[in-house]
Amino acid sequence: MSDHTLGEQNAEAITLREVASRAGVSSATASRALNGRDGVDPEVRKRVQDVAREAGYRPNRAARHLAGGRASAIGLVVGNTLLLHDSYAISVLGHVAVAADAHNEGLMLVLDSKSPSNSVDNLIRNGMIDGAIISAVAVGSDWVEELLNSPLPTILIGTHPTRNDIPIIDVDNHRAGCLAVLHLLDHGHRRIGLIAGPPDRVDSHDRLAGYHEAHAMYGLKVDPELIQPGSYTRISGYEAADALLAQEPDAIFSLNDEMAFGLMIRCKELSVRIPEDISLVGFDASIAGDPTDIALTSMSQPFTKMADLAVRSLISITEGKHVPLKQLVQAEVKQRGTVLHTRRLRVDAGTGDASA
Amino acid sequence: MSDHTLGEQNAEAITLREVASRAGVSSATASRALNGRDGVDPEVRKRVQDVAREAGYRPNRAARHLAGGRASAIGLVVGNTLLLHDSYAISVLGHVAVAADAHNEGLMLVLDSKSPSNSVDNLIRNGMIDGAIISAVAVGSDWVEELLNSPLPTILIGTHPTRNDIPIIDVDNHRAGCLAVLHLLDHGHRRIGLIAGPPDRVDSHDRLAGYHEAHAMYGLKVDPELIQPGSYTRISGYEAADALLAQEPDAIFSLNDEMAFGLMIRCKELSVRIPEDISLVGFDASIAGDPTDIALTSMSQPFTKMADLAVRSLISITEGKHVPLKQLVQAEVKQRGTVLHTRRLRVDAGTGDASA
DNA sequence: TCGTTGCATGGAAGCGATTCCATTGCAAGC
DNA sequence: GCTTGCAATGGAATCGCTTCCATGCAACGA
Repeated sequence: MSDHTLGEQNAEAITLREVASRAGVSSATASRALNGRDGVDPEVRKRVQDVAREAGYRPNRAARHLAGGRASAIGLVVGNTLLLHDSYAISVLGHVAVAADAHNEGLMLVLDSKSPSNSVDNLIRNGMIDGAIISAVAVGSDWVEELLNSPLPTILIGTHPTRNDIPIIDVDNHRAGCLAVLHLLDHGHRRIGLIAGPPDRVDSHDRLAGYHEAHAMYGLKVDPELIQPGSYTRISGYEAADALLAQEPDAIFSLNDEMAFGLMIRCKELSVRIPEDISLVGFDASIAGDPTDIALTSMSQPFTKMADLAVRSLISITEGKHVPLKQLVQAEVKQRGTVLHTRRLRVDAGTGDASA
Repeated sequence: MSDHTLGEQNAEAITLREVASRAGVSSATASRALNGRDGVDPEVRKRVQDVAREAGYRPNRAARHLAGGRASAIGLVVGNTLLLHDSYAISVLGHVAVAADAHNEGLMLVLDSKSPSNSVDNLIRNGMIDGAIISAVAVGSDWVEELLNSPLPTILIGTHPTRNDIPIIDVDNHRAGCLAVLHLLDHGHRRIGLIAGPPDRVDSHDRLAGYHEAHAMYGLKVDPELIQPGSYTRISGYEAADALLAQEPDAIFSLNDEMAFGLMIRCKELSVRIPEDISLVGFDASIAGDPTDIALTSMSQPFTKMADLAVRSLISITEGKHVPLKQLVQAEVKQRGTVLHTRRLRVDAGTGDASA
């Protein structure tokens, strides 16, 4: 039927043995040649590789695995199904899927339910995966903790609240929080409100620290009244709005997008215009939100980079290589429509305009 | 460390051979005993099973696969990563994950990108999965069509716009649409507006047919003006609102939740109260929406059932069994807060009150 | 020139299951 | 009483790959 330009790949599956014989070598040599093992004559290697490519050879993963190799698949633990409705979790999922694919690794979805058929032990024993990427939204459950204690290689996307002995990939939340606020400061805003996140979460804490640092860089003091609590939910942003607006801020930094959306809803009810009256920066650069609103300026998490790093690092671990315990990637301001230059240049503090 | 009540399962992996020898039989017999093959003395079978259980034996999937068995894993094609932000796609994903787990099948995430490393051919050849469940949101892409034409067993959740030679699992959209409207009719509403879906989608078409049928059951004629086009997006619901409200309906049936949310946003702007002024039924029973609004009454898709059916059916196919080409499951009204009994009993049509 | 070293290579032994085929034992049929 | 047939079982091949080990051969130093 559909014959591509790729040659005879539609024929029956071809084995290594067949490739070897076509190239006039033993299967042992063919294996070495294709897997980059050394001790193979460069010329022979090339010949084998050529034959393999032309024949559309694909190693049989089951056989390879059985012979002591890797399963060539990794697991992704996203936690309980309900978490799937979390936009962050989805982004992680999607990007990890792409990254795994790019590295030619299978991606298995792993639930953290403790159904009997789904014990950690089982997961490890059936050997379907070589290691697991755990999304931070899933940490905390017994199941995940057990997995972290197991011999299966794991890596975390996000930060674990207590353990620091597990390799993590995370966004540099401190720096990101700082950049977000600098973005507002650079636009002339000086009274910058903040909707905080859950106090027990490290990312929330770090973003807040960034908020303070940005102020410090401008030589500004933070008015504590400008900081309102939140819990990363849309409704908490909605609820934080009134208290925050009472402080008459120029701009607001919401520690995540969901709360920013909640805030926008409340602002609309109160006829407070964004960005004309108040600039707003969120965090996550999610694509959700109300389509009738102006798009939210936000800190975009470098998911692509994080996912790629996670997959690469996990593979390294399974190969026995060493990886750093903490790898941070940088977020950046995703300029959309909710930040304007301040109109009323009410520079309360005596600071000049530009700054270092 | 963590020793459970499950015996010595923390020891090194145990092979079939070991189980066999402990039970005093050959590995051939042990294999037959554990896999339910017949021709094994019931007493022997029990003995083997007992030994296996106590030893915490888990068959090595790679070995089993290599020996000609199934890979014990299925793929889930959710389409392009962006589709992951579709609430329907997410629900399918989550529920299929649970169902696969319940059947002790691995679940691999399959992207439909046509990256060279990700050809359909490759997917089939590397043999990681025995078959694939394809979410309807993914159909249409070349990649998926190619997959459907491939020898790999596939099953569709949702309906394919043109092909009917592939086993599908779907919600009975016609009946569901009918039930939704009956729910409104039963509450006394007679002028029921509708926001339609994309005309080229079968589900949309069927739900609309259900709308008509429900009216027919009540002996009512449908006013065509009450049907407004939509495209399943939130913004399209928002945009349909004005034209629809101009028809002064008692109630509105939105062919999906997203459009209902859009409508609610517009209603709020216009100070049209839901459900006091207008009752509203959506479709999908999604958990999204604006948390400050009243929860949307909606048709709940029986995802759990669909996912389970999909997994079971797919396994059957891979085992060579026959499965029906079309399996429908029933949706039901998820009563939440957006439907009230009509106050003003303006029964325009001469029909009585109750009806068959 | 001869023994060593080292590289490239092939033969063969697994990995852990399934399954074909041969074997055994026993009851039924003549 | 002996053949036939069926049920239960074990031996061994097999799936496709990796890798240990032995071998052949060229280059090297003494």
